[in-house]
Amino acid sequence: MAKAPQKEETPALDRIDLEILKLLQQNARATIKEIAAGVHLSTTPVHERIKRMEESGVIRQYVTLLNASKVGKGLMVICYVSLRQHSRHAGDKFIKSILEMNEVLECLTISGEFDFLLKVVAANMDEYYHFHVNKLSAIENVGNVQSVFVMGVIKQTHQLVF
Amino acid sequence: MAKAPQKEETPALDRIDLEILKLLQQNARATIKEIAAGVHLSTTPVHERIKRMEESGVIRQYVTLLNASKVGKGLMVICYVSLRQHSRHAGDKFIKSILEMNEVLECLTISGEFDFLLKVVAANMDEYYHFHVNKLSAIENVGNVQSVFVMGVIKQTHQLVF
DNA sequence: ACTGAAATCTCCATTGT
DNA sequence: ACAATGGAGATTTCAGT
Repeated sequence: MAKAPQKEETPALDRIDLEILKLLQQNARATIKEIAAGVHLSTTPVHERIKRMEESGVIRQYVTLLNASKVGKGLMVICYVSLRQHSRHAGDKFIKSILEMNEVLECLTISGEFDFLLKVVAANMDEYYHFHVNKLSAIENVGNVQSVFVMGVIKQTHQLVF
Repeated sequence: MAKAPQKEETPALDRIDLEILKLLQQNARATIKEIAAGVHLSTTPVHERIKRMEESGVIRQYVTLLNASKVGKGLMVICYVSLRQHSRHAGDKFIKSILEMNEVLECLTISGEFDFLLKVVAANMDEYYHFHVNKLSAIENVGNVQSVFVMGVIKQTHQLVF
C-alpha cells in the first residue's frame, strides 16, 4: 500500500526546514550565511532548502510590515458583511470587488450570522465613512454591514510556531 | 508660528519614500539596487532613505509569510473574549497571557459587546478545543468566549496603499 | 546530502560634485 | 542631496567526499 497522498504533493519538512522557516519568519532579510550559522550548516544546503520551499509554496511571500499610523492609516475597522442572496454569481461579484479595494487588507468567509469578515484600514473616520457608503455598500447584493472599531492592537504577528 | 508638532517627530515622507515602501512591502528581499532602479535613483540615497525609515519606525519588520496549511496549521478561528471585570490588573494579566500564546496571531481591543478579538490558528479542531478550554478559558477573569470559524480566506495582504 | 572554495554579483562607506 | 567607486561580503555554482 502506498503512503497516503497529500494535496499538491508537498515533500515533508524536516526539523532543519522548520528551523530555517522560524528564522525567516522573524527576519525576511536575514542572509543565507546568517541562517546557515543558525542551523549549523553551510550555505549550500540552506540555499537549496529555501529554494525548494519557495517553489513548493511553503514560503508564500517576503513582506515588509509598516507602522500603519506613521504612514497615515491610523484607523482599523473590523467589518461584517452579509449578502442579500447567495448565488455563485453574487459571491464572485463581491469577491472581485473586494480584491480591488486597497482599504481591505483581509477578507475571510466565516460561519454564523454574517458571510464575510473584513479588516479595513483608513486614515480617519471620514475616509472610512466614504469607504463604507460609497464603495462597500455600493457593491451589488451587499445586504447588512456592521462595523466594529479597533481601539488598540495588543498583538500582531505572523509567526507560526510549530 | 511653528509647524504643528507630530507624535514622536516622524520626518514627513515624500513621494520617493512612499514608492520605496511600496516595493519593500511587495518584496522584503528586494536588493537596494532593484529598488533604486524602481525609483530612478542610485543606490546611495535609497539606502539612506531605507535606513532612516527603519530607525524612525516607519518600517516595522521584514517578515516571511508561510502557507499555514502546508506547515500544519490548517484551521483559523476568530475568537471573541470578554473579561468578567475591567480593572487594570485583570486587563494586564490577560494581555500578558495572550502574548505568550503562540496560537494567537492577533489580539485587538474592540468596541461593542466583547472586549477582545483574537485571531487563532491551530492544526485541527482537537488542537483548537484544547486551546479554548485549557489555555484561553484558564486565564483568570476570562468571561464569555465565542468562536467563529474561518471557512475560507478570500484576501490576505499587508500592503498599505497610500 | 553536506562541505569547501571559486566566481559572480551585491552592498555600502568614502569621496567628489 | 545624489553619483561614482572600490573593497568587503554575500550568493550561487561546482567539484569532492
